[in-house]
Amino acid sequence: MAISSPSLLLSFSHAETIPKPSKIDTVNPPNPILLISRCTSLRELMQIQGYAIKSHLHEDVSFITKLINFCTEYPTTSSMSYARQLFDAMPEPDIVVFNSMARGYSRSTTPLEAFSLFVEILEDDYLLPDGYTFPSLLKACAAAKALEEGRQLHCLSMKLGLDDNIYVCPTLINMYTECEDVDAARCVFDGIVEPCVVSYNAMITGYARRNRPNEALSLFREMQGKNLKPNEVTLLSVLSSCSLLGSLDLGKWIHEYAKKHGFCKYVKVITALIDMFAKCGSLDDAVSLFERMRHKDTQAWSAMIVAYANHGQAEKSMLMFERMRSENVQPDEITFLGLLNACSHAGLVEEGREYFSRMVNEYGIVPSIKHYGSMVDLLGRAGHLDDAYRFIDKLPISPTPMLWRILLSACSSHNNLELAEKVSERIFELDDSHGGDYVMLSNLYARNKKWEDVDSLRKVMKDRRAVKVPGCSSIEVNNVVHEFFSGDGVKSVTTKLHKALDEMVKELKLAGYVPDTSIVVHADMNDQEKKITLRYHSEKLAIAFGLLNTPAGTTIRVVKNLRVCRDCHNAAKLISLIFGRKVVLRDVQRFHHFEDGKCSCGDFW
DNA sequence: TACAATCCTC
Repeated sequence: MAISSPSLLLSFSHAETIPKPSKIDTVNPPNPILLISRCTSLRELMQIQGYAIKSHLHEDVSFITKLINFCTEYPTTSSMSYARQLFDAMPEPDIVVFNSMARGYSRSTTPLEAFSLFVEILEDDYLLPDGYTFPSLLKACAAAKALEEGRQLHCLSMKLGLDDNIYVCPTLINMYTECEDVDAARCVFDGIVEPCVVSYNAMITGYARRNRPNEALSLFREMQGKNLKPNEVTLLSVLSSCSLLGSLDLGKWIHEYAKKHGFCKYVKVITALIDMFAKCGSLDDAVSLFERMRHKDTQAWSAMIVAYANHGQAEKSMLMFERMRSENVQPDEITFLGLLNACSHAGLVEEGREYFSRMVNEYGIVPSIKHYGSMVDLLGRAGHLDDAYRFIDKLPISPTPMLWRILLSACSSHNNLELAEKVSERIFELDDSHGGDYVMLSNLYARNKKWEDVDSLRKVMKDRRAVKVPGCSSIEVNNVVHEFFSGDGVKSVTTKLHKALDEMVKELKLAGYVPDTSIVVHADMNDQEKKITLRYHSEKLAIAFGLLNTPAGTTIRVVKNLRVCRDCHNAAKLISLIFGRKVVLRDVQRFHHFEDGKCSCGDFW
């Protein structure tokens, strides 16, 4: 268990301020309440409790409350279990001390203990929850993603007339969005007569965290219409929405807004701006902001390491890490996630393994499922498929569908049908509703000309009602984000765009482009139909739209929700050459910079 | 004693 309390880490420097039990002046014993304020570790706190017995304070409610507060401020497993002992020993704990316990649990690794303890005290029927009780308990539910418990608290807060408390409202919204019930959150928000900035922030953040950036931005506009002043928290969520959308124009506007209203003094805002610029494809802007930062914290360094990783510049990610270390900034789990991603995007298997082991052994960071995901990607993408399979099998935690999915995608890159079938089985045992898995496997069957398997898999997919997420690419032109869905070109695309698309494909063919129909799986389509399907891939629609609607020579920035397809990747390389345009394409896992007929990924993806 | 909080496996 990692020590999360800075005060606990300082325990040596102030240790003399708490007298050793043998040195206690029994005539004039030290005042234990004063000692708590000087206390720097749990061990010292326990000593103080020992003196208290001598001065008959050990049953004093305000004294015990102070002890408990100390433990719950930076909760660890041991401090919480000590606090619980103290709490259970109190003959009549009041709601204030319960609130302190709840606050501690909500920030600990066992948040739902707060709820269980709450149910106990309700059954005893002697404590009445107040406006301080609900925020802690709701936060605990949010941390544990416990929707049912959260709903019960919501009902109770209504019964007690506390649901419109200015502190309870935002936490209710946050609890619902963290438990993935965004509509319920919106209901709470809509019920507020005059929402304050914090409630707006809670709702905007909720939308951003649940991947609904358009709704987040529309609330942000609504808020400005009402003349409510955004604060730095608002900007963080709005910037994260820009990042999700790849909306560089809006992001730049927020940057100007931040400069004008003095928000650039917040390290978090600058970090969010760095992330936004990087995710919107403008790595140069991210770098220049970063280099101008006076105080760079762990998060800022990590954001930059992640940025370089996503843009395929592994060397720079690693260099950032060295600089970070030389400036004595401690890396955290996100830093290592960035480094692992950098290595996996560049095929640096040994370096990646090395970082993983340093993270665990040198920095004592417990790997999370995301680190494991990165490792599987690192091994799999580089073609060490069996290693990756064994890696998953040997994990100390049970693998998630996502973990197998990453391996499946590596099997597909390396055309290993045998392992892909085995991996698919493992996925379907856990989750058979994800259409992308069937598509990937059936693509592999198609590449190996196993048409019967393609057909039967399609049937299985249909029977299980698995839905495929449609490919969607977007491009921002003059502050408006335009979305294109694969295949819907025939219906919804304007005549003008059709012409531009025709023109683009014609030029491509002159330059030697041959549509790669092998990646279209439908066995019942003829070659011509396959070519038409390829032509209406969302990436091509968005790029054609960009060619049509942006000035010659400017960079075309496209964001795609899935991985870029091989045929579109080939086409984009040629487009950058023929039309003299840089194309920056962000797909679900990384950036591709196309220039002069080449891609920054070096075709390794 | 309290509310919202950037960077995070595809």
